Amino acid sequence: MTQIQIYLHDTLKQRKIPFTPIDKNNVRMYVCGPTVYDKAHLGNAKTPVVYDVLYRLLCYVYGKEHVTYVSNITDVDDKILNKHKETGKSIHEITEQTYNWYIEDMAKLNVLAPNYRPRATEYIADMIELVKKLLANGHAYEAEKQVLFDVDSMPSYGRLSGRSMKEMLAGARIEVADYKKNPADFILWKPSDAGQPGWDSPWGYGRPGWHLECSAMSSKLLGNDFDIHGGGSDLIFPHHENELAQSCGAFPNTKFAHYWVHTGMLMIDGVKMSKSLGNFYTVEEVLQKEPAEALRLLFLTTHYHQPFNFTFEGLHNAKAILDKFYNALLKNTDVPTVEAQPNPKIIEALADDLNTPLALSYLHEMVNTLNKAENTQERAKLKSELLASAYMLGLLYNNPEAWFKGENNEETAEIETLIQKRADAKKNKDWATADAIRNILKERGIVLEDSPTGTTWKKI
RNA sequence: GGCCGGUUGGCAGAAUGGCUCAUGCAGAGGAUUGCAAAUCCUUCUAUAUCGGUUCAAUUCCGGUACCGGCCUCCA
Repeated sequence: MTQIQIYLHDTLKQRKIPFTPIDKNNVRMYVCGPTVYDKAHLGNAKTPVVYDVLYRLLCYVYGKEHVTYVSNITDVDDKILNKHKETGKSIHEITEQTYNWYIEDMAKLNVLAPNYRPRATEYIADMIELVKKLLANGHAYEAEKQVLFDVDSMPSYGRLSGRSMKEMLAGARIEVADYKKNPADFILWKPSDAGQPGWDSPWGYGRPGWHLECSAMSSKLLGNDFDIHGGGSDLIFPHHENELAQSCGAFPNTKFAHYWVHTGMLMIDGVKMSKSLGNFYTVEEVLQKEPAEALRLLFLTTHYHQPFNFTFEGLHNAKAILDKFYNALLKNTDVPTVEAQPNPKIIEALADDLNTPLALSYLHEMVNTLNKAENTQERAKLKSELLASAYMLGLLYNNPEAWFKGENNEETAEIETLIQKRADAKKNKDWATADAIRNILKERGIVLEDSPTGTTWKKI
């Protein structure tokens, strides 16, 4: 089989380029995960869904056993510390609970587990080593019990975010600490007070700066050079810029990530999601309205690189699309699945910088074709291809019957009884009773569908 | 203020130097149905604006307007 050529938009080169892995037998991707201090919001969910599709594509093209996907968990951070001060809960309790919520959300959204979900606190020793290397290589200095990265020692600093030192100074809104050689210098290690999380280090009891963990963990798990580094576009500066500087400083003659991929920000009704605007939604809240798969589909209807505008109308629309897809599957429940490959057009669309909207349009085509198919053999083929294709997007993972009926057995029994009563009425051409039952159920959000073989029902 | 990205039909959202600008939702009409639902068929509506390059631009280049992001913690 000829290798499929993947194209990705690289932030460093600022254009779409062909993707060539360092080692096609071990394609390596690192994606910045959440800081575990609160329930995941919609933005926290969108990014992993996007990289999940990329992961699925990489696995398809290079083979699952030839892909290593790392997504970190930041469990040491001042936001966690603040949460601890606010709530009185222990740091451990906060991070464990938030981590578990996150994993649950990811599972609901059908995000495949990465090969590694490393936690920052498990790699402190590696971070300390990294700081030592940076000091030894002349890229860092100590000041006021802190260790700082010396950006002037790295002439290429600023190239990822496409900004020069001068620009950064012009735009700086923060007060510059006077112990910094350059205002852009950032913290590698800082001291902790007795009650704060900390570790012993050559620079005293303290904790790492935010950016350090990703440099340390990617190096440890993927090597100093690896293929793809991803995250939200808000991380380009300063986070990724700083990671890049640290890693290249610590490991001279390496490139760190060879491809930088960033996802567009999520907005709510056209404006940035923020707590102060009152348009802040957690994944949990949104999933009370519609199933997780609808949210997943919705995320994929916009190209990942574009800003994504979330609306509840859009979410509802996504649910309606899935209803259509599951309708097609429901009608073919008795049709066996056969060995099938995903639609090549969908692979092609995804390989072209993850064009999920185009891929979804082909999914629609396939569903339409399936709905029109006559014989069972043809249907089996089409259904199987549809499922294989949907898998690439992580969609259609629910049972079609459960999708429409839910799992409430008591309710199911009650509905079935009413349907039987209505069937009797229909037999006697008692249309008034038949319609009355239809209306009773309709008010409860249950739609009846008559067919030559009997009546089925759905929740809408 | 600096840097970056965007502006396609009622809405969502792809693609493309030229032939009818995909797909979905919504709308209209029809088939089917006891009624309905689902499905199928047909169908209306768009490339922000002003210039330039070109035989030809929505697509390339430049200006303008508007929107968003980043410059500070952020997926």
